[in-house]
Amino acid sequence: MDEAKRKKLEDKGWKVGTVSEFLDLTPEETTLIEIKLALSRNLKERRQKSMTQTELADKLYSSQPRVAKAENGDASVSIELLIRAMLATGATPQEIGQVIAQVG
Amino acid sequence: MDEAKRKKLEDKGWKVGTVSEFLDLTPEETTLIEIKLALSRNLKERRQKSMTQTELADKLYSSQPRVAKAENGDASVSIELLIRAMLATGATPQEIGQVIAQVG
DNA sequence: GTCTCTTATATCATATCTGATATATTAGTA
DNA sequence: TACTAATATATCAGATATGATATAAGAGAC
Repeated sequence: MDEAKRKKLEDKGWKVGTVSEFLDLTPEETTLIEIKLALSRNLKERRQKSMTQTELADKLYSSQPRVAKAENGDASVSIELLIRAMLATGATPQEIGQVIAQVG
Repeated sequence: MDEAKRKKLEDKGWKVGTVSEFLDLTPEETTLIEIKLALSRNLKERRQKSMTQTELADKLYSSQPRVAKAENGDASVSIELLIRAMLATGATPQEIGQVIAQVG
C-alpha cells in the first residue's frame, strides 16, 4: 500500500499496520475497507443532492456528527450504518449493490 | 408483513414489532433485513461448495458457531461479518454487489 | 465585523456485536 | 447399534459501534 493512501486511512482511524509495521493488510481486509470508503463517498454525493447532514440524521434516528463520520470514512462507522444511511437517502438495493460491485 | 414470515424472523432474533404490536417495520428496515438474509443465503451456498463451517471460521478468525449463525440469518450477525465471510469464501465485490442488488 | 447554517471533531455511557466455549443435534457410516 | 463429522444452540465476558452532547471550524449573507 502506498504511503499517501496509508496516511489518509490512519488519519480516519484505520489501524493499518497496527499489529506490525511489516504485516500488511490481507487482500480481504483491503477490499472491506475499499467497500466502506466507496459507500461513504456515494452516501455523501447522494445526501448532498437533497438534504443536510442533520436532516439525514433525523431520518436515520442518528446524529449529525455520526453522519459526518459516515461521509468521511471514519473507521468507527460500520457498513451497517452506511447502508442504513444510503437507504434513508432513498437509495435502492440496486444502487447500493452497484456501488459495492464497482470496488476493485 | 405476513404472519409466517414474521414468525420466522422472530425466531432468528429479529425484534419485529417489538416497539408495538401495531408499529410495523419501515420499508428501509425491511430492506435492510432482506439484504442481510440475501447475504446469509448466498454465503451458505458459496461456503458449502468448498469448505466446512469450521474451515471458514478459521479463515475469518472467527468460530464455527458464529458462521452457523451467519448462514442462518441470526439477528446477532452484522452485515459487516456477512461481507467479511463472503470475502473469505473468495467472493468478489462484484458478486457481493450483485447479491445485494437482487434484493427488492 | 456579526449572524446563521452547515459540517467537523472530541468525549462518553450504553447498546450491540464479537469470538470463545460448552454442549446438543443431525447426518452419515460401519 | 455406536462412532464420527458437521452443524446448531446457548451463554458470556470483552470489544466495538452507537447516539448524544458539547464545541469548533468553515462558508456565506449582511
